[in-house]
Amino acid sequence: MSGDFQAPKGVSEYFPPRSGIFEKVVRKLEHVSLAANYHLIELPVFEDTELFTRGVGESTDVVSKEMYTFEDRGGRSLTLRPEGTAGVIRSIIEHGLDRGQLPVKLYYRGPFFRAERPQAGRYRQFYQFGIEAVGLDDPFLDAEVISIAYRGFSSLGLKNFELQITSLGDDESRGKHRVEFLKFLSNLDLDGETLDRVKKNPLRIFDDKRAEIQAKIKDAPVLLDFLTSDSSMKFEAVKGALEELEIPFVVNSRMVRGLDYYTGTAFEFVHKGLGAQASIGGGGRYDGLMKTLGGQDLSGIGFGLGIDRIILALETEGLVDTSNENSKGVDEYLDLFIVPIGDSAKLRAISLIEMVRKTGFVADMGFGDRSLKGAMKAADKLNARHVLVLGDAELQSGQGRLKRMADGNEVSITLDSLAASLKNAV
RNA sequence: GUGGGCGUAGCUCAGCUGGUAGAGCACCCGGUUGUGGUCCGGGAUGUCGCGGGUUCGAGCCCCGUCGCUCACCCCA
Repeated sequence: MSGDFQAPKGVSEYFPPRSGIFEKVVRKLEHVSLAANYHLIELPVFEDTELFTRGVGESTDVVSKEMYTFEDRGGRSLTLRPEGTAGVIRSIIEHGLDRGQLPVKLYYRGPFFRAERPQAGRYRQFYQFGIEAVGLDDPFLDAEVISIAYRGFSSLGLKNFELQITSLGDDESRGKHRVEFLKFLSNLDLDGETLDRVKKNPLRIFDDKRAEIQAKIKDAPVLLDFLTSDSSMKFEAVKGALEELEIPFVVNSRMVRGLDYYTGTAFEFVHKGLGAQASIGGGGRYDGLMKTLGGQDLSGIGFGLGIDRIILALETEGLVDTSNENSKGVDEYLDLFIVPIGDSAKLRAISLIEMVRKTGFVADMGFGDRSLKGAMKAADKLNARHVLVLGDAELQSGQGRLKRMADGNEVSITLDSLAASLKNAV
């Protein structure tokens, strides 16, 4: 480590060549979303604090202890967004996006913030890609949302993951279950900390990683068994649609979601190659959120995918070339690299380069005062497909030789028609 | 907030039971006049995280501190 400064604790940074993977992941996810008619919504990274306390739920860990909250100069309490859905819903309400055709289909991506203790795959600033379909309560829309995430993962080449789904039911389903569940828990001998958690959200106990706790709740009543017929039918419809789409899934009746607004369908994509933070994406339906935030009483469904974790997953599956730091071997390349000899050559080179770039080629040139050999080496490292050496002879004659790096062949070209020659060569 | 591991060149790391630092990769130059990938030769690079202590002497021991990392909690 060197220099006087270090990045703040727990943030991830992406620089070349790894940043290329980041771009690729985002592009693929955008592609599958656009293909399903979801469009970009770009939102602020900070919002009124109350948007999250009210929307996400004060009892959640996210809100109660993981928010980056600060006061602006006007004394307003603002918070760096810890998740994406609340902001999307806020914007929909604020701008009346829900007054036209429903559902409103949107996707977003960008940084999110949670003040947690960092860990493998868990960062204080992390990146998410998410979509929301708002305004209709249709189980087939649930299936569509899930399928988009699934297609996204598949198109990236991921294999070692599992889709888990469940239904959290409606208020009535949950009320009935809660009574039985609390009755069951009251017969258990639990420590204080665990009791606290149970008080906030009884279901959370399913997520406890301690074996002795898991043993105690082995026979606990499960929410799925308490679904009302309406909730149950919707859940069956979602499963049926997933089967129709040939998307494999497992029902996990003990799945727990960290945000309070979820109702009905809930799902999570779990990768098997990651550490303790195995979830690469998750989401679900939220019935009451929009109304809670002051909008119409409309239901919505969406997901959030962790880009950082997807990248980790890709790497553990060997889908990313991390063999060395230089850019050779990855799909980055230059169409042309010009090696100028002397300042007058540089002057000509810089305009030639620009001309070539305008026609859509990727081009670079040797800067500084490197030896010819050094510049050629640089061209090779940068994975240049063609190289043009530009010296006094070329400047005077207006002719040059375009070298194809793959086999060393050279063709004569005139400098003025460099772009055209390159087009022929490629 | 709690616990474990680790902090040595840009990167990955070595450094034996304490004697004032090394390797590989990367980087730069060169191997006869203007042409890369292999090979060969040469070169630069570190307040050994920071502060204190023990010692004739510490990268190696002790204390503190900061940071990183993994795990718990929780989540993407």
